[in-house]
Amino acid sequence: MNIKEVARLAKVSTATVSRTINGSDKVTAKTAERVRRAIETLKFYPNTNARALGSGRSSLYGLIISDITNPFFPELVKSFEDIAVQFGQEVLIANTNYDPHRMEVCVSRMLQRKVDGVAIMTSEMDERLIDELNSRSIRMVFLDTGKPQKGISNIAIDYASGIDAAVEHLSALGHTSIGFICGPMQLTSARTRRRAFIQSLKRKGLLLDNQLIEEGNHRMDGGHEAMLRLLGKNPRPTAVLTSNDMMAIGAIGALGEHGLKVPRDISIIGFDDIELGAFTQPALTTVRLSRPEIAKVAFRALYDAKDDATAMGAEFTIQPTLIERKSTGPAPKHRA
Amino acid sequence: MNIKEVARLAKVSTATVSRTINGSDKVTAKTAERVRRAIETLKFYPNTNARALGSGRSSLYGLIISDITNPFFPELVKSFEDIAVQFGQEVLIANTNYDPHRMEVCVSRMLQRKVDGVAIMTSEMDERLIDELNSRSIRMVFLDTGKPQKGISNIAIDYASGIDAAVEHLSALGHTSIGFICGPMQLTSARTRRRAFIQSLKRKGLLLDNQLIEEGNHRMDGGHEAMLRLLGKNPRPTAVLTSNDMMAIGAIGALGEHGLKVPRDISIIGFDDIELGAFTQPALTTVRLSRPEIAKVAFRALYDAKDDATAMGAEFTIQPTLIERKSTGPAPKHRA
DNA sequence: CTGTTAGCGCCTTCAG
DNA sequence: CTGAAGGCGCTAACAG
Repeated sequence: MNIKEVARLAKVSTATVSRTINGSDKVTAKTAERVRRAIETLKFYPNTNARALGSGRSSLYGLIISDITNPFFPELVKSFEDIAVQFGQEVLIANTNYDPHRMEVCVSRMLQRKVDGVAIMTSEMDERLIDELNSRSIRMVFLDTGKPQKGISNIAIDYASGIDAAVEHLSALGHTSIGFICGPMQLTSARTRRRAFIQSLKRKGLLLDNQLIEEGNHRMDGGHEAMLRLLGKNPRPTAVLTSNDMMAIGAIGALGEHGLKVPRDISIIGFDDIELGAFTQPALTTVRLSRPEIAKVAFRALYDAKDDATAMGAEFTIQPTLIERKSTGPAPKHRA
Repeated sequence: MNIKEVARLAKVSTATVSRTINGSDKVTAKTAERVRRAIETLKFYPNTNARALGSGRSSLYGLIISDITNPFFPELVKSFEDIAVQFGQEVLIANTNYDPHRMEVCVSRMLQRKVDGVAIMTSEMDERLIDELNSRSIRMVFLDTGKPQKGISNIAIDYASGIDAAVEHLSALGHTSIGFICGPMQLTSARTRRRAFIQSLKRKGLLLDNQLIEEGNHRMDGGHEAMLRLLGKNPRPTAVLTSNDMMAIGAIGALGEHGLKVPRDISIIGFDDIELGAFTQPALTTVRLSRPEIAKVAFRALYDAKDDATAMGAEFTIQPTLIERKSTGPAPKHRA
């Protein structure tokens, strides 16, 4: 089953079939209709591989993420796909599993499939692999990594503004002793969030107590343990910001075990706004880093520049926003 | 950059390059080595589209799921990919979003990309689409849907045994009044789980109180509300099974709001064993439906039969297993 | 507006 | 064991 059989049935040339499939406007409505009917009755599906080979365009966009089981990513993947579909493009997803070697494999797959562009949503990226992509004129877009260059765009997250909003919120509730559970310090994004927190305290004229910054692993258990350590401090913070929601959820669990009520005894604010956060007990106040927005910007960064792959990349900025739910409240009057 | 340039550099024909790329054993080790070096220095990546077109095999396997943001799926996707990679195959993921129309789109993508087989892990499937696939000799494997046929395998979940284990566990703890929060009744799998629960009670000689079966939506909020309804019943159950973990988590939240302790006042058992369950407060006792196992069986069902696509499909059975954590305990002596 | 005809890059007989 | 050459299904000039 191929274009030729369709052509025969519709009594036109293969070129005309190709044209109507691709929505060319230089086909009479009548001929096009005939072709479409032939396609219908033959249940013909154009061969993507042949299309890509013939045209040079794959209509495929790569999306490289760290780990699909990390709750941050599924929504990103879904949104990216939705947008791609809207534009008639397809998505090739690849996981690095946080492993530099696998990143190599991922890039290799992108190269072999001749993607038209690739969104690299992991925090680290090998310079050599970038060159590999670059030398084949494949546009890239990164998430919060590096500066725009020829063919490379970047999506910057304005962590400062998001964390400022969180600190402001706590400050307005009367909190002055605010702790922070940061992510693993080898992650650029974790370092950035931590820095944003410190600077935010300064800006608000709040006391920075280095004791109240604990490191976690961006997972629930890490948040749990970090919170336990924080509870041992004296004075203990009345509110805690975390570098991501998973740790916030873990922290709330730790508090529960110690008979502490959130937000009565301690307020908690997460970061990311994963879906789960709306359903925890209490619902998590958090700083939303909108995945749909990131996905949309990433795709457009690639797609809109598809015709001049070597054009200068742009820098886009995403503003996180505070989502007030139930895990924050007035600072307790008396210390436990 | 193509096979021709590699051939020129290595001073062989394109056929020889093709052969060494494909690991044919009829190439001298020395020639192969020379070719590989040429590939290396040229940084040549074979064009997948051309390969598929030329060979007729795409080395691509489709994986159709309902929704990547449903926590059941990411691990399945990951495992499926891992296995595929081990066998040098690639995976094309498609989401239906629970929408029959999107299922059509998904199948269409599979057809256009000429997948070598497709794992359909959604609960419902259109007969017509199956024929579409079947008529093109594309092997399929379903999850707990229908019977094996020519070219179609099925992975059956032994719900009965999993739920039996859960009921047995509760029974041994002294529970006699056991409630059930079932999934949306339009889902086949939800109906099956419900039926398994009812039959399990019978087998154990436990009382079946229809009042104690409430319907949820397989999400946290549904579990939350169903549990609230269950709390209004008299007598109230001392233990509750849920059709999936998300609802169990929601149920635990509802209990917390009412000042009830799990498992002191009520025991809860989930189903699926999503990663999250290990981190809830308390950690969730659940019936594990191993996604890695499902993924492995699904892939093998497709891959092992790749050479005779019309061979009869097989039926595979997956045994769920009870994972005892902290959300179950002895039945309370006194009723609240 | 429609048909003709080269490729696209690789695989795969078929010879040698 | 290696090379030559046709073909996979479609697209994209180029004619007409």
